[in-house]
Amino acid sequence: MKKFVLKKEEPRKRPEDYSIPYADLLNKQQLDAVFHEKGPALVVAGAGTGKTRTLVHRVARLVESGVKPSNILLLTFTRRAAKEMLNRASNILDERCKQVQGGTFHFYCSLLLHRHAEIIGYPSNFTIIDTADALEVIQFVRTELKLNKKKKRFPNKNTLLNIISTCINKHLDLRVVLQEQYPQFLEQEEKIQQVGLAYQEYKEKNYVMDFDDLLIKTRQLLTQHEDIRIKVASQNQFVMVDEFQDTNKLQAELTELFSSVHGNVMAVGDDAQSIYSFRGADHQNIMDFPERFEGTKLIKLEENYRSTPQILNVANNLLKQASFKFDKQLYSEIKDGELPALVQSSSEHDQSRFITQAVLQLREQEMELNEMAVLFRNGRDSFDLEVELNRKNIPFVKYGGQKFTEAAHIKDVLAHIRVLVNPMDTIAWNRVLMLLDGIGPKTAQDLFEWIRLAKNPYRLDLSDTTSQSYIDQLKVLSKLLVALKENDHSVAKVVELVVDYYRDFCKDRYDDYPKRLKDLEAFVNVSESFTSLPKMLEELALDPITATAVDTEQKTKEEAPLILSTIHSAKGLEWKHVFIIQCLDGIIPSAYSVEDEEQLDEELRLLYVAATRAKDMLYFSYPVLAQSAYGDYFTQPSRFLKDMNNDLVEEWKLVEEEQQQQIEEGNQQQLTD
DNA sequence: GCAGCGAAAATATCT
DNA sequence: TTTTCGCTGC
Repeated sequence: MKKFVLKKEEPRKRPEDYSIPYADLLNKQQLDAVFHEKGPALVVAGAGTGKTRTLVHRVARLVESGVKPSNILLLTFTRRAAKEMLNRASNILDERCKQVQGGTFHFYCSLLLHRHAEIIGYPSNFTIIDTADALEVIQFVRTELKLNKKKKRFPNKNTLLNIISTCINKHLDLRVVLQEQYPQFLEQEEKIQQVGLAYQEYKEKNYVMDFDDLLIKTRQLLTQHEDIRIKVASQNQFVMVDEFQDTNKLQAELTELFSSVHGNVMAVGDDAQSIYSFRGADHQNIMDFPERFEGTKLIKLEENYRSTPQILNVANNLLKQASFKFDKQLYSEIKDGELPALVQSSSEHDQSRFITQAVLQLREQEMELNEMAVLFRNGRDSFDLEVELNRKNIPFVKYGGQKFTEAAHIKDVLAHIRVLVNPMDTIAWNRVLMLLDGIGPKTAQDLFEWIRLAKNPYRLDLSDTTSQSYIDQLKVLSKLLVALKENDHSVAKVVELVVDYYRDFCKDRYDDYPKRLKDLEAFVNVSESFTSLPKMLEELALDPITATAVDTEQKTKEEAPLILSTIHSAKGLEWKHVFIIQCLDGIIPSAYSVEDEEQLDEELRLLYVAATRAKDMLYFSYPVLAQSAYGDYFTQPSRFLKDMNNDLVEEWKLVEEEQQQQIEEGNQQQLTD
């Protein structure tokens, strides 16, 4: 026999060993991060310093070096971000990069939980409930528990859910949360605890999970089942977490668990951009990372490649105003641009006219609409602008704000789908049943008890036991559900049939039904892109469509649309021209955060994040007078803009055409005189 | 137990 | 302005 000696395979370690010219594409620090091999690393990256670029190239490099894509886990803040990064990675390398596991913590946890559901006592078809559903459940247990009708004020469902969720996400005891945030309810601690437990029990009994459960049950799964932890963590040879400043304590723990076999974990973040503390995010996670992961290599990205020095000056000025100081100065080698504009308008509507016309002007100068963005603090801050944009036929997409799936009529339709997927989902059944005349909370509850025990939960054949007024309606409902269950329709067909059934209810219940019916048609269209009903429910829960996205879809095919976004949803993105509207004191900073130094700082960072999205030009815009939802008036520009002098920003004045003509005529007059 | 009416309250950012 | 609570008549 002849021997053929195979040479030892040289691991690729240096940029020269690769087909992609990493060394030409990246700076020294970025290269360090991309070529970081084993062990934990923390990349502290200021705004615009090429954080995404670094992650994208690291994914490409790992794949190119022979790591199986499925052994890489990339956790990002939104699913959109993960998709974009993996797309970019496959553009520089190849399609393999799309096989990388990517998504939000919630998404990845959902994946693991569906895979191992039975171990924690759930069926694999469990439903994920959104905040509105969660509130309904809270309301239900709240009324159930209200045995002694003492006249003491008891927190309402919103507050209760907030308290419960804060305990979980910040990993705190109920008492601590109450002491810090709701001292007025300290006396009720016991009852609040009861609500919390009843809520938990309700969810478990009905096989549903809320967003927090996805995280907490995953931790439970991995800490209580050593074998599964090892299996999961073995697969994750390389773990990367983006936007680490906006992870909470629980997510930091999960990061540790996910990477607990190989220990190759890279976190990327910027403490100056932490804007999610309301959700339990703790930018201390960044500071604590080296302690949590021993032997952490620290890499700092400091040079900004995005914005002009003028924009960075403004950003640096903002950061300087923080009461908790940052040791941070952004700088860039980009050539000078215009001074950021400070635009005062006389009314919100004039502000909208300004934005619309400025956008049109830029478009005439050959700038694509999607290279510009309008950012704002609250979803509703763009309502007036949206009307104006529609009038002028400017296509736009809006990120953030009211979700399409949160609208009552869409939830009604979705509830029917949910009972088809998970017949134990009481919340959905309640919604479905209470649409019928004569069925209220109590009857719905009784009916569900019957459904729970029924052989076929969709065959609502109660004619021999009841002679109620709703019996005929129940038959119609039952016929629909049985038919949908028995036939193997496409997702869109199912949605269409449910919508057909629901249309009359919609007309009865809502005065503005024409608009809602249009939404329903749009929903049928949207549903075509889903492969199965469970998948659709999961996707819609974890990545809900924004309200305007649906009806703008048509228009956007012709021209890339203008971007409208809440500042929170603009995280990590960039545009040539950025307009920040409604820069009013009381809006940003929000009137509810001015009392608290920490919260005020977060509002400041929010404006910082908004400002650093701009590459070429930045506009701060505010109307002189703005009315809030019920009565209050905001009349002052944001306090954060107050001490920006003329070196930093340029004040723009809006002048009406007629006025301008008069001025010009006046000048003419003077000349001829 | 349901539905409808009038009075009273009311935080927003997102997975 | 919109949502939520509590009361009343059926």
